[in-house]
Amino acid sequence: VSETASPRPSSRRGRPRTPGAEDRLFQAALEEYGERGWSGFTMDAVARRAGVGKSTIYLRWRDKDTLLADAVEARRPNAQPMDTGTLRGDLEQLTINLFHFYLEPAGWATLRIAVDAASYPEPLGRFADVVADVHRDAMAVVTARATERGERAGEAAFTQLSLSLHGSITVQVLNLRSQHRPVSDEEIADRAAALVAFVTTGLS
Amino acid sequence: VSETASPRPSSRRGRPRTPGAEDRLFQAALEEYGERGWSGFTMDAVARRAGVGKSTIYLRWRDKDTLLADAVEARRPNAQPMDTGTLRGDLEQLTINLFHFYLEPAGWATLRIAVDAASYPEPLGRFADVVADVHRDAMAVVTARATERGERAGEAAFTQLSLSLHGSITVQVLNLRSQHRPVSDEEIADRAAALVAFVTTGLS
Amino acid sequence: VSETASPRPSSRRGRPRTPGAEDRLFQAALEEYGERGWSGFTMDAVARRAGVGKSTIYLRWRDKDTLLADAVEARRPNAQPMDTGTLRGDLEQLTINLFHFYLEPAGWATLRIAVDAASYPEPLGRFADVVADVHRDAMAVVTARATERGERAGEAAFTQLSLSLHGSITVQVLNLRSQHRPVSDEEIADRAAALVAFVTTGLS
Amino acid sequence: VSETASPRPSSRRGRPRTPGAEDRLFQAALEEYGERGWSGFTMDAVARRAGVGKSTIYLRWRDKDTLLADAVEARRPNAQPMDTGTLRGDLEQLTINLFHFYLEPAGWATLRIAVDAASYPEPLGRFADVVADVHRDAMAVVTARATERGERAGEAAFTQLSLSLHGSITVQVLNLRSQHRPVSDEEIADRAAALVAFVTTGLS
DNA sequence: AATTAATCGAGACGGTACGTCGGGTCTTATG
DNA sequence: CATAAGACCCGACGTACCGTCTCGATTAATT
Repeated sequence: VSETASPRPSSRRGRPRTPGAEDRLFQAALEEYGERGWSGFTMDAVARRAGVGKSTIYLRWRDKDTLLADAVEARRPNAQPMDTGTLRGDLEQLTINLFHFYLEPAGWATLRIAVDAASYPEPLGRFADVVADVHRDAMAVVTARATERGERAGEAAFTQLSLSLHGSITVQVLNLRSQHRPVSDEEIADRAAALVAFVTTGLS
Repeated sequence: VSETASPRPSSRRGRPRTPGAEDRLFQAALEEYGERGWSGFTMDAVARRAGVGKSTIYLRWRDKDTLLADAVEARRPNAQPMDTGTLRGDLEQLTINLFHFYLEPAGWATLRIAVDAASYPEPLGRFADVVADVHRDAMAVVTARATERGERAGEAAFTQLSLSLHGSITVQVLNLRSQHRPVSDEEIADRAAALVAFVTTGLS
Repeated sequence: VSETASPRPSSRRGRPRTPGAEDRLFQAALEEYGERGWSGFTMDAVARRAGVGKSTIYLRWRDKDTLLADAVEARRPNAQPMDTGTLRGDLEQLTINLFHFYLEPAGWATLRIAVDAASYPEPLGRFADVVADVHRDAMAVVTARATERGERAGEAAFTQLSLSLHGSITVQVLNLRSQHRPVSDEEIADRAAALVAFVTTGLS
Repeated sequence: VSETASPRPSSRRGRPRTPGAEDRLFQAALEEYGERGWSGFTMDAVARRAGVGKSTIYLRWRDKDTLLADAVEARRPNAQPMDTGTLRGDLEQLTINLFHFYLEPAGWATLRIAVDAASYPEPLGRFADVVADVHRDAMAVVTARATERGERAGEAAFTQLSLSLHGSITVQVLNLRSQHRPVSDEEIADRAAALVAFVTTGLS
């Protein structure tokens, strides 16, 4: 997953690779995946949409899965939530970011691929972790800030917090997706607030 | 999703459908899916494994996805957790049940299909809800028991509890799956205990 | 070919066969064959067109070929040409009859089937002879009349006459068919006259 | 019918079609047809025998019939009969050629396809004329030679001659085919002699 | 009148081939 | 060299038909 598309070492001879191609292909791949789903996701369509020959794709990626994996990886947000001054504020911000990410094509594709990939053997299978990584990275920042401020909690608690937060968002996105209706920013903010309120206080 | 394979309402004419066929096909479909994954899941193989002609399958299901969806639906557990006497005990039981379900082939297939299906239009898309329904049904029972006992909490809180519980399990299963290692009953019990402890108390 | 549809010996118990069915099936078979050709000729279509269940067909005929063979055999004309008083007149009459037969659906189907059947092994293959038999029978009558009148010719000559007459008609029908245009009675009469004139005088 | 398999006009980009493929496919098609007959003639078998993917066939031909039609067309003989010095000799030669052609797989297939094609709409239907064309071309040469030599006859007479010759051969081949027995060169020569003797002299 | 035996319609069944489509490879002509 | 174009082999797709089978519903001839 951490592979880049161009492991070619250094040779400088011949026609250089078309600069924009990789980006256009990532974009095309994610759009196709988002619109048609896995079973409707074809290399021919990606090539056509990106205005590129099929062989160009196969010069850079081994196969369909690898292209899709890298496309998702490239769009992975390094979603550092703004420092709002409080743990709760940071968590809400992080939750909103994650909601937005998963509701966009690239983020949604990430989720689907992660689920698919989990059935495959190494090394493709490790791709499932991307989804976790995206979240873990953001959480790490938030947790560090909280610790600095003295808003302390056990490490185990933070792990559970992370899982519940991420999981609840995932499940909610799944529900929203299946309803095929647009979701407003307000609704997202409301859901984020309710979720963070719950995970910070528990059932009490 | 709640469709059965045979929407033909009343007509009694003609040779009746072979009784065992549907079950054998569900079994074969889930086995194939579990062993070979989505990309290795072929109708010919399912037909062969079930000892059935391909046309028999297509007389009952529109296409591959629909067969798979119904196969999963048919294996959907009505996981009523035992009454342990306390809300916390019931939740742990429910969590353990859900962990087991998702880690088995049929449950795992359910999850994958739900995610896939969320990208498709109605009515197939509604299949994503099966996953939610399985959980909701179980939660309803637990919630009712708690209310009877007087262990009260707001409805909104129960909703959040349900989402976090379900979500956290989902995310953990995803992680476990991607590690391709066997998971012991003890580990599941531990994870369930930690999870329930967290969602009932929050960060505090 | 000389088989009838019902080789069932004598038993008289049970529901008797629906009387009209056989005729309707012959009709339907020839119409289907004429319209769609061999590759488009299906038992389901024949059954539907005749308003009959498929099993009814298979109770009477072993398979598709046998049904078709019997259908053609049943429609075989016993085209005794009228006695016109002269050999030439009789031949023209016979030629006109044959033209009409081959240009109608049943006759055209006969021709097509004869050609198809010639590729198959015994006993179906013998069906190709039906086409020859139809002609031979008619010729026998005409020849006998001519001999009575004293219009004599060698037997070999009559054989050649028969072949050329029948062959020329066949080829002409093939040409006419491929032009997909209606053919008037006058045109048929003209063609018959020219043909008989030629075969009776030769190039001379 | 005069269509080649590759109506693609000019573009030179992309991998060129494998050169030998068309020939190998024609060969394979005719062999399969000859050995198994129409009902045993399958595209998969043709592809396998030609060492070619099925899609390669469908890139070049619309369907089974079209492939077979072109295969036959490609093997169509331009049977110019030798100049024997006399009209009668030329006609005998032509008749022998035609007998041989129709008794071989390719020629026999031509006949069958022509009959089938006559039921189809344009342009496939025009294929019925191939059979006529093969004959017409040869006849034209013979007729021209005869005219040069002064062996004159009216044009109408030549038309009738052509039809009778061709027709009689067709009918005889049909009979021979249905008997499934080998035919010696002597028998063909005898039949040709008798036929030509008849059509040149008539009943007299 | 009850029983028996066959036919009828409908349509599901196990197969096999169809013609289509997509994956990943290969081969050309053009940058 | 990389590229676009696109043909190639393979194998699964979903459809159509064959000839078989199993129903419930007739329809006589035989008890």
